[in-house]
Amino acid sequence: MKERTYITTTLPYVNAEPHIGFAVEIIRADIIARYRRALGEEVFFNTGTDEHGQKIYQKALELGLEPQAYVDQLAEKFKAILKPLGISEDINFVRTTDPAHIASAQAFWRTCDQNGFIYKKNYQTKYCIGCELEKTDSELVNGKCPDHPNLAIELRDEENYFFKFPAFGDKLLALYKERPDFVIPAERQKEIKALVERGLQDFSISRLKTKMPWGIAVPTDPEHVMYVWFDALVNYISVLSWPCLARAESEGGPNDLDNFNHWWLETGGAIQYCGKDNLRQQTAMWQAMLMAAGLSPSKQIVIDGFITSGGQKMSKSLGNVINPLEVVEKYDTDALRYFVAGELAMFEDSDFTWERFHEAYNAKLANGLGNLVSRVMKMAENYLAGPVEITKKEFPADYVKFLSEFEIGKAVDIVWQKISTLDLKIQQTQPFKLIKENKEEAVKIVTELVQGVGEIAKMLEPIMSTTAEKINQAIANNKMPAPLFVRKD
RNA sequence: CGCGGGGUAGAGCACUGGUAGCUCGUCAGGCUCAUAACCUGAAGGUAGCGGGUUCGAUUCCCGCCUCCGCAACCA
Repeated sequence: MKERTYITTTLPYVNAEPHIGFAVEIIRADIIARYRRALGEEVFFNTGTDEHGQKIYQKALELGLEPQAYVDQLAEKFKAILKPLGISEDINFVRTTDPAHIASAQAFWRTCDQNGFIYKKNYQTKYCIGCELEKTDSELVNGKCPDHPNLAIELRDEENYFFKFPAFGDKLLALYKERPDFVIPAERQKEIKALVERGLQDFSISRLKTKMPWGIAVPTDPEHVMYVWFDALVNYISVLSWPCLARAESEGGPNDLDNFNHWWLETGGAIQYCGKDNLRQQTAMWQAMLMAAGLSPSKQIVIDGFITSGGQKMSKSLGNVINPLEVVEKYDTDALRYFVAGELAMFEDSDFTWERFHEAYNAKLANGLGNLVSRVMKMAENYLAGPVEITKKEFPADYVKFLSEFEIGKAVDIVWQKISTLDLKIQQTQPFKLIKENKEEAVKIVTELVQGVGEIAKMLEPIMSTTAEKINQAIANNKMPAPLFVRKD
């Protein structure tokens, strides 16, 4: 049977334009998706947009738009960013406002409900009279609204549906124990394990429709809508058409269950990329939700760090926001992909600044990769009778090892080590001199160099597919290509 | 005592109980196939601070300082 991989990003919340963090996450996931495809695996790659909830509702009201009209606009913007980022064209794009997703989320609710893990209870919200808004604990400072420290916070009762999270504490711990690489990197698994060990609390999964109508209707109660991320997390299986309503016999063909079996049960679930702010939701809450519905857990959760700029969180007020599309415009898609793959820390916070980007571009892409391809292919064009056929078609073992551990940066290092090796080989063997004295030997060396460049192209396919293709073309035509990356000052 | 991560050359990072490494940047030399690219060499760090264990610690333990993120009904 052909190996299969289901990999997905977190669905970004569309209360703002696409930002660099999402670009980084989806590029990494895309590299893994392309890599697995290159290994000959069948790959299902998913992304989309998370479109419900209070923030979006408010944003739409502010803009004087219907929520649906607002999210339609944003979803288009998120779709439009895929191509400039070089994302696989066969990626699935789900919107949480898609009718199929809504039906699936409702079925998921019903299933959890029928299994006894959802109940209704009174819930006290904290309300600031000054702001005329509900406040979360994290918004309060010393139990007071920071904007109205002289006013007492009022407690208001509200009925909410809750999810019986503590019922799954032991099962979650068993899952972490059984699968030490369930959460990547391991420190994050330690972190969530400690959190679960400290004890869980039920969490609210609905909102009163009268207060916040922009959500998926709770199927058992018309007065409530689902709390946004309860619905959003279900996307990972709604895209597989769970709950897989069997097709009528008269319609023939496989029923929808096959899709879920094919991509969830038989693959061992999705590999889910997410930011570290999503640790709880994805590695604990979502897994508990799956258990509540009687489904098997995800395969792996890969936790990214945050992208900072100048050591600080990007924010409009600081003016340090880096727009991924601007990077692509000023440099290009593969330059951005290189930077994401090779220069940023995989699992920790790391800094994205124009200065760093510019230096890395010149040093690694223009001087390193681009220049090597030019010098080798120039000699090949001049000295060789015809194109070299690349014989090595496998990825190196350490490259494979690193990518299987999602260590994209280390895999990139292997490529650049290879570039250095070839540059050094040219210096040491000097085929450009040798050609005048010992043509046969020079031809042999240049052929080896082209082989080496071919291996580099192979390793670059998942990371920078356009560049890899340009190199392969140059080899096939035995011609020096136009500079792959023009040096910028 | 809430949880987690970090503090190592100008910058970004790595390894390690026993002369501290890599990439980028800087400086000098070499080469000329190549995108003033490439190769070689050099300068540059008392490894946040203090204490402990040890024959010996950057590496293990304790304390402190400091930076970052999280702190569950915000997504």
